[in-house]
Amino acid sequence: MNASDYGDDFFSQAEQTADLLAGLNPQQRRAAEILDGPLMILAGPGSGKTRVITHRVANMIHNGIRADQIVALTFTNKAAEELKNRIATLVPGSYVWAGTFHRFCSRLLRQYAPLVGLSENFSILDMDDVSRLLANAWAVADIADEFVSRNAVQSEISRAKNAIVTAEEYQGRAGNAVGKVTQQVYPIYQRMLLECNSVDFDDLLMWTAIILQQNEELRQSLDQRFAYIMVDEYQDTNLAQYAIVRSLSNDLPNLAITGDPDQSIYGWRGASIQNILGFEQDYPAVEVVRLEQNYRSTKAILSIADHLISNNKQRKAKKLISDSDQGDPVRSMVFPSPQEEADFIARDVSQLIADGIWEPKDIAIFYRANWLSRNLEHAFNGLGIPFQLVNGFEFYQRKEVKDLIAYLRLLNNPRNDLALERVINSPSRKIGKVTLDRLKASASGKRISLLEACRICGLDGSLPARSATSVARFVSEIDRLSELQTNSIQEYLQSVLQVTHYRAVLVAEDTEQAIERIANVDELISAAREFDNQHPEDGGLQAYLETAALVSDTDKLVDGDLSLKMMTMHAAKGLEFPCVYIVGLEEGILPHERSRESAAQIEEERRLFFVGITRAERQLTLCRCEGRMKRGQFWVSPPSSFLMELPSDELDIYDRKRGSKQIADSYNNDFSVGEDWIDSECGGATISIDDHSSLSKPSPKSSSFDVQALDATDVELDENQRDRSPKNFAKPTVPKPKGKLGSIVPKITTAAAMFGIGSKKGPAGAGDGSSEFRSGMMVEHPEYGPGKITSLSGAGAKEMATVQFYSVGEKKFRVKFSTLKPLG
DNA sequence: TATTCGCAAGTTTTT
DNA sequence: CTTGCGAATA
Repeated sequence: MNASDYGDDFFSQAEQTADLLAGLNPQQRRAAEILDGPLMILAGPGSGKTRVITHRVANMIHNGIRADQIVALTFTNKAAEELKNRIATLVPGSYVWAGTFHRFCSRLLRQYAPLVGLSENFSILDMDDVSRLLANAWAVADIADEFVSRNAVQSEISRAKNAIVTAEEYQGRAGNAVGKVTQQVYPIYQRMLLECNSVDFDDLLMWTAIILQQNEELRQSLDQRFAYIMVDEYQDTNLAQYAIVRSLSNDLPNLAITGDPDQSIYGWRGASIQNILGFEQDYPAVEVVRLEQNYRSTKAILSIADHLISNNKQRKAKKLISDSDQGDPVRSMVFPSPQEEADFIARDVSQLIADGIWEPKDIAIFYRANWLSRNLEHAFNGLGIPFQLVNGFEFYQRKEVKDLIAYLRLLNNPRNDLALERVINSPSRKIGKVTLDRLKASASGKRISLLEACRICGLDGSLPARSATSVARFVSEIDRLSELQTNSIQEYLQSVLQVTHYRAVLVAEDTEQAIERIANVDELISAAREFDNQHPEDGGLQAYLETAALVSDTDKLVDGDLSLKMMTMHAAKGLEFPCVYIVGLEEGILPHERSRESAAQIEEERRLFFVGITRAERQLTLCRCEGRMKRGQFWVSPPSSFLMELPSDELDIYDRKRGSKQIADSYNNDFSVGEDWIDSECGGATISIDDHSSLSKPSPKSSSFDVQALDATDVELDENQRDRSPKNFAKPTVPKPKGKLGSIVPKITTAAAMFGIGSKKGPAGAGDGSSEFRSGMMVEHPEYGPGKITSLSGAGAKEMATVQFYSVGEKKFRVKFSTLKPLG
């Protein structure tokens, strides 16, 4: 049914629709008008995708489609919340189900759990439980291979499940050690999961897909029931999700997907970019709408993004069009160490805030991995800038929070042995490893749950009397708690605290840590109260536990939170901020060390960077360090190869002058960079600062300023700032290289070595003459710094290399006589 | 037999 | 720099 089906109320309907869609551009409008049949919306970053989806849903409802026939599957709960709210604003009183795939599957699976051997009160294990259970399975399987890591097997199992390969079906590839071990462990692990009536994250998808595959009648009825399905971020769906969506959109193929292949960043989790690239083959009748108009970023930012992503081969060419102004050029900065990087950003940010340019909430900092936030936290704390870390598990990862939730899980699902294991001795009941092992042995011998084993341990002599008494006390506490009849989570938690004396024990401890834990317990309780308020009817233990299990980082972002945000680029997907900093743009971090194996992985890293860049609305600063501490030592980091793919003439480059005598000498001596800075007067050092223009015509004449170490932009931005923040005068926290650093980092003789890359061979061309260069290779030039070989031609003495430099753009060299060095 | 202390090893991204 | 495991001690 759509607007062209003239009904009695045609006029009013048409008017309403016109009204509703009035604010959309032609493409957006078209997408919102197609209600039936398969639809693919290719939406570039900032193209108003959410706006289109919400208006489309509103349009559906205006056209008489029942809200309960519509399902919107999103990637995060936050995205789902936003959809729901905005739809509710457009169509007051409507209720459209929106949620993550995992939540949707969890809901379905609860209804049909017996079909796969579960009961409806199954638990969803967190990552911690999963690795403990896997360790158990590992022990049972008695794995002898010490070269295969548990992590490798864990992700192999995960990959199998994402591809709907069950434990029975799984076959490791011949000659693959991980596969071989997985084949042994996976079935045991899976059996254990069933025994404790639990699923892991991947099971939610896999079981749902299997149920739909194996029960045609059920599939048909669900296909009818969910007549209209929308999938957001389709480029990040994996095979299991794909199978689920297809099963539910077969008889009624009213399936709308939105996505952007350039933002596919979950390949490592089994997402298949093929799902979106092949959508047109799946549904030949598909209507394709492209949203290419960007409403978010300045031209300067978009151009950077565009240059970067055009280096990917596996993509559908797409332009980002913008009507916005040019905006400030994107800054590219380099710092000696992460401490200085963080210091600079903290001061830069406080300046922006002091000048009233941005508020803290307008600013975000992105990085590749969570640990990269440490120095930033430090620096921000030092300047008293409010920030929020958006790595959301953190709270649920805390021991006390996990303990309390584990109690609830055990109450909800008495067969959850992992939850029992977690709580049986916290607070301490003097039940240790030996006792627990005996209980486990008893349980597996009798094929009963751990709780049952606990219950009978006093009778069957499986434990000495003293331990049995402790265990009996534990059982009676659990029994008392299970008698509780309430829907209020707050009440549940408080009962747990009371019956187990959990809080009393903490209070008695009276240490700083205990006080913090009590605070966390209180926070959990107020969160529970909040949950109780929001779910007066449909709540209950199970709903709460499900929520607790399926929260994600970004879900914790509250509208109206005024602090600055720090998060990974993965977490940043779907968000936008006026002012963005991306840190740690170094080879090995972005692209990540472990992505270097394949071109496909490198492309995914590039897309990740693309996602990061395109979050920025007005200002973007790209930062990297020349080195960082690793396992107690200072390691030099080369710049990310991605930086060299950006148009240097469009960037504002703040860089240490290459080839500057002083700097080069200090490198040459003993790699005593840190010493140099620390020893200089008031922590200062001689750094030369060059903007791009002087960099591009390198002259030996150095334009040095005596400025504080790393404080490159003080000169540029604000001379007074140093006076305002006393911290600036503190010694820079450059790690002081200790002892025999020189023996670890090779003697520095070339610019390549400056970046810490081994210079085992002599200068290129002076050696054996055979070329060690290949196209695409990272290289280093003493004068121009790092670069990337874009092409090679000729051979022998005539071999020419074209190199794209980060600093000065493209240069050509006779390979044989050049001073180019391989990098990496 | 539980707890505590010390040493060693290991660090992507997330539902 | 943190977590996890193993040995020593109470």
